[in-house]
Formats: sequence, C-alpha cells, structure tokens
Amino acid sequence: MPRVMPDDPLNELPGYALRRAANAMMAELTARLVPLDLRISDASVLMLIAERTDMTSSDIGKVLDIQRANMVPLLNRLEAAGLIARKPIDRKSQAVVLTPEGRERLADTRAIVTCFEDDLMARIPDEHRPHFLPALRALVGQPVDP
Amino acid sequence: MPRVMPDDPLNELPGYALRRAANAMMAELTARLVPLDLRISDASVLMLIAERTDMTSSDIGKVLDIQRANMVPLLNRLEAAGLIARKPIDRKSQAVVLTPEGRERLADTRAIVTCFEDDLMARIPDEHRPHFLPALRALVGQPVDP
DNA sequence: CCCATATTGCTATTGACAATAGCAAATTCA
DNA sequence: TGAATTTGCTATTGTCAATAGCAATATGGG
Repeated sequence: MPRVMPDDPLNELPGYALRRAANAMMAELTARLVPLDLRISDASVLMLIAERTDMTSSDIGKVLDIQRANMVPLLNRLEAAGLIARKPIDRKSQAVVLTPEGRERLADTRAIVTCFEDDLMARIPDEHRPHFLPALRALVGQPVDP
Repeated sequence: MPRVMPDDPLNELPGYALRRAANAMMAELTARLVPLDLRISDASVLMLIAERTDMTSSDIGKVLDIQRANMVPLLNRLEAAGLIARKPIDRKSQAVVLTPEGRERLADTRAIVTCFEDDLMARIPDEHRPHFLPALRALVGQPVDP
C-alpha cells in the first residue's frame, strides 16, 4: 500500500503560490514560443522595440531588468536570426531596431502571446479576475522593503 | 538631454506582471533568508517535512516540483548543515527528517516567512487582497493547456 | 514463488540565465 | 580641459532546472 501524500502545507502562502503560478506560466509560454524559435526574453525584446527606433541595448536592459552584460548574447542571437539590426545613434551608442523579418516574427509573437494571456486570465474565476493585474502591479510597483 | 524612456508596453500583460512580481518576491525572500543561511528551496523543504517523519526525497520532490536528481545536492546541503537526517524506511528508501538543530532553524524560518508574507499582502490594496491567493491557486490548479 | 516492471537515490552532463568584475572608447558636464 | 559617466563588450562564476543513465531494491501479476 502506498504511503499517502500530505497536503502541501506551503499552499496557504501567497508567496509560494506566486512562485508556482509564475513557474507554470513561464513553462507554458516557453512551450508556445518554441514554434517561433523564440524564448520569452526574445519575445519581450521584439515587443518592446516594436514602435521605437531609438532604444539602445542599455535602454532595453533597464526596462526589462536585464543587465548590460546579459543583453549581449541575447541581442547577438536575435541579430544572428535576422530579426533585429543595430543602427548607430552616435559613435558610441546603437539603436536596436526590428528588421522586416523581425516585424513578421513579431506579428506571430503577438498572436501567440495574446492568445496565451487570454487563456491565462480565462482560468481565473470571474469574481477574482479584475483584481489580478492590479494586485500584481501593486507588488512590482512598490517592492517589499528589506 | 537624455532621451526619454518609454512606458513598458508589456506592462498590460498579466503574464509579464506575474513574472515580474514573482521575481521581485523571490529576490526579497532570498535576501531575508540570508541571515539563516538558507535558500528558498531549503526553507521550503524544512517547512514541508516539519510535521512528518516519513517523507522520502522523491516525495518531497513531487510536492515541491523538484526532480529527484535535483533533490540530491539540496538535501546534501541541508544534511551537511546539520538540519536534516536520513532515516532508513526500508533497504531502498530513506525518510528525510528534521534534526533538533533543523527544528530550531525552522522556527526562525517560520518567523521570517510569516513576516514576509504579511508584508507582501500588505502591499496589495484592500479591495484586491482577498482575491489574490484564489486567483493564483486557480492558475496553478489547472495549468493553461498547450 | 518468480519475473517483469517500477521505484529509489544517485552521478554526470547540459543549458538557460543572472551576477560580477573589468575594459576601451566615447560622451557629458563642471 | 579634465573628471566622471555611459556604452557595449569580454570573461568568469554561480544558481538552478532538465536529461540520460545506473545499480539496488521493491512490487505486483501470473
């Protein structure tokens, strides 16, 4: 007879539930982006620079919370895939812009992401749904003090 | 004159906000656990096996969504720190149990985690707060379909 | 009881990703 | 002009999860 599995005593903790939900969400979105050969970070960059032609690597990193050093392999990969190009702003800075192919891939990305977000919200019961994004925003807006 | 920073167009996406909130939360809890020399996974294990003396490494992994292979270094670390012990169940399986020192550390852990969770919830406006955990549970309960 | 199957705990390796330190060139501002 | 800052990059490190594989043991159907 198999030993019984206990209820997870951590399930009452919002922080724990937040982690679990985020992990599940990331895994799912990662899987949905596989057909486009994009990672979540890649898709984030494409969507971020969609309407702009003047964002530098540093700018993107600041918005997405990615350090400059870690932007390098990310952008190199997108450039190698032909999705972005580097356009000189001055002799030091370069803007990161979408190529025509990048623009096409962005359209596919938006379709997948929109569908994904809709599916995500659909799983939340009606009475809780409108409170979800505001609650999350409250958490990221003012980080918990140390 | 500095170029202006755009609003993050990803901020409207619940999935993105979920990731950001989880990252911020994890970073904060990680920092608060530093004085105890524990990582989040360590603390999770301690809290999970607190009331049990019959959970194997595999059991813990199933509950916490950690693969067996990745449980090994985690438990080795906790054992080296004197917080857990392995108690043979049969010639194949071993239960993971708290040592007296592990029990003390657990008490400190619970204090920190409780305080942290309270702080976390306190940042969510009253009208959204009661909806937060139910919404997260709905997401983890039924993962989004591929 | 016996044998196929499953489980347990582990090793070893890989990849994604973040964090750190450091550097040369260019820009900015006092 | 000169000091401080910014940009983009290299190189390295550490954390963490995922995979494949393995030996020992346990389990359940026939």
